[in-house]
Amino acid sequence: MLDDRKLAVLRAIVEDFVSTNEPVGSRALVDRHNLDVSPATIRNDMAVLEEQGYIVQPHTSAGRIPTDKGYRLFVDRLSGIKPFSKAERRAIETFLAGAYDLDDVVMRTVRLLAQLTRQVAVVQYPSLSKSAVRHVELVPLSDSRLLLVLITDTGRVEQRVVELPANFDEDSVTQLRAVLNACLDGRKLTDVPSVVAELPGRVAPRERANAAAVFSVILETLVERHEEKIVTGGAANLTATDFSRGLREVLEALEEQVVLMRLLGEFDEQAAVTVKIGAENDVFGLQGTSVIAAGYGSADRPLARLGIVGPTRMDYPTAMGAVRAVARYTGQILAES
Amino acid sequence: MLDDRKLAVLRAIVEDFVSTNEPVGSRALVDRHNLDVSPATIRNDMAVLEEQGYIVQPHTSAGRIPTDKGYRLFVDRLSGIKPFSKAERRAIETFLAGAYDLDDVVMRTVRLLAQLTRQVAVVQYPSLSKSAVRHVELVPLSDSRLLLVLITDTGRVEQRVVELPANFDEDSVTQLRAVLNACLDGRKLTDVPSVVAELPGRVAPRERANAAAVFSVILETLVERHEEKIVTGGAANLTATDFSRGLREVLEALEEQVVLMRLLGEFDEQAAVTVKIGAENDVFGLQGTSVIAAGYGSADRPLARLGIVGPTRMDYPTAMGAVRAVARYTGQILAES
DNA sequence: ACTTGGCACTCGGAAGCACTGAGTGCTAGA
DNA sequence: TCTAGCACTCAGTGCTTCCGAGTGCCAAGT
Repeated sequence: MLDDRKLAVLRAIVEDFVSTNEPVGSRALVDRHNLDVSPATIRNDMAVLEEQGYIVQPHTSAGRIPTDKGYRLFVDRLSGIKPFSKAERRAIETFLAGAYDLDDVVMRTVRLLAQLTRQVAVVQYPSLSKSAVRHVELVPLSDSRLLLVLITDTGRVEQRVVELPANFDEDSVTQLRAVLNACLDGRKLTDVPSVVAELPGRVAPRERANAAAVFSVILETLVERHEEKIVTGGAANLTATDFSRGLREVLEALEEQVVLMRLLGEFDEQAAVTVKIGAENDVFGLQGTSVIAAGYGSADRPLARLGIVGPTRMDYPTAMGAVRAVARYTGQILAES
Repeated sequence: MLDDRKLAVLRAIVEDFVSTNEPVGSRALVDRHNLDVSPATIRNDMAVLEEQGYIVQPHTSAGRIPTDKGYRLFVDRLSGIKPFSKAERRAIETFLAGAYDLDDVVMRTVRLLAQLTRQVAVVQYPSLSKSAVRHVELVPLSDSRLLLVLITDTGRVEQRVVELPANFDEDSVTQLRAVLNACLDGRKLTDVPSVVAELPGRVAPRERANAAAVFSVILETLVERHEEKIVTGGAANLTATDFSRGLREVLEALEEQVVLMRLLGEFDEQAAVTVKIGAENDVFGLQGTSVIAAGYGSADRPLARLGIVGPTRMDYPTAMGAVRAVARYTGQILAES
């Protein structure tokens, strides 16, 4: 259907348009790339490409620009992922290695990704459900209130206040803490609900009411409030592009955790770097953007996803390289701790 | 210098310009507000106001718009703070009351403020230095690493990994934990450094090396890493206005914690709602914006600041009302917990 | 001493118009 | 199947014209 030259033409159009942001015509094409045919020939090829929906012309007397479908073909068959140089990778590594806790790792990752790609970066915290309990702590706040702190092996800390139905004494808290840690330490968070279900039996009857309150808060923390935290950065980069449907819509979408969840949720956590182009993104407000995402974490233990959001007119090979590199090193850093 | 009518004219100009975003001329002015004088008279007044620097005309044949100085006079002498209705305050209160932990309170506050004012909201976390220690927890991570968790009475949780110079055993951790809690619980964070300085004497000699590592991390957490966290929201609202020096610059400034710190740092933590207009803000990138901020927390215990960032062309009375109301209720909610 | 009506003046923005040039589609020939 | 040539389209530019909102100023009125 599409011979080699037509593919080369498409590739050239994408590359030129990405770098100049102007519709590219047949003459400019033969000039800049050394296709040794005449503009007229290119025009014929272009006509075919347009008919098949890979390119369009914004108005009659203008050059062509790629469609979503055109970018898709480009990404799938015409370009690879541009690898990072050794020096660049070193820089990434040392920048991330300077972090001192999970929050800091995530923050640095976001900044780095935004800076490398000059797009909006989106990083999901290591998901709760993939982690295991490292420690549970109960801290008395007042006569009838406890602070429950749940620490996971990815370094994430969840805290909740527990309102107890009855007053408690120091001993019962110590006891409960011991029971919790004995039973929960090292357990996958996904296993916790079933473990907790069996706990009431291991508590003295008169403490059951209070213990039940604590248990239910634990379950809430894990299940009901299952929202995973997502951090964004580099929103200022959006101003470089003009979005068809308005910058506002995009900014609004990026501020909604729920939207971002939906967005990243559509990417496989295991998969390497994946691209969604324009309308392929059915998340409201971001249909005009492209998203490049990848899972991070070690192969046997995927943690979460990260990626970038930008205009469809994007330097895909480089951006994909950046996402892949950052995902690798972030995963690596987190595996070490 | 400026008689009553001239002030009335300035007020009218500000109000009209804020609502229409178009330079306001003498005729429109007499029409809309019932100043019972002729346009010519208004023109004379305007000439004086312009000479004094309260208003300017963008080009010769256009109406006038307020200058920073004009807005300043307006805020100081010509308008009050618009109070919120009972219903509105109720809505604020219930919205904030639904929060279940500190992070959630802050997040809700940001969202609320952004929504009420249709501007960018900026909220500073209750500052570490104003809080007291509620609990210190040490969690073993590996043979030579501990997780230090520091919980304050404002509900803030700080965590840091401590690399120990030597391996430790379970007992020594328990002991150290006990010492820490005995000495630090309830102490103001500002007092902690002096308390910690005396701690080494209370630790068994063979544990001193490890203990010292823990102590130094505590000090770092409080002093070196003294950065206070600031959260923003509602960036999408910026798209409604066009900034002279570019949206990008503003967005970039808002992403920099350091810049935001400087920004809020210029507002008195005790003071009620305060306004900085345009160039009065000397923080880079935000000279073209106005900032309205207020401290929150109870009178005897100020916690931190919150506010909004927007164009100089802003409905000051309403925005000030919103900031004041939100500051009050947020302070109230936090005082309760 | 202020206010007002009148009047000439300014200037941004819209509208109309011609021109240019990049780019196209088509057709006929190599 | 490619190429050369040609007529056509149309966005963008630059020019002019016109309109009207708005001003500043002056002389007369209160």
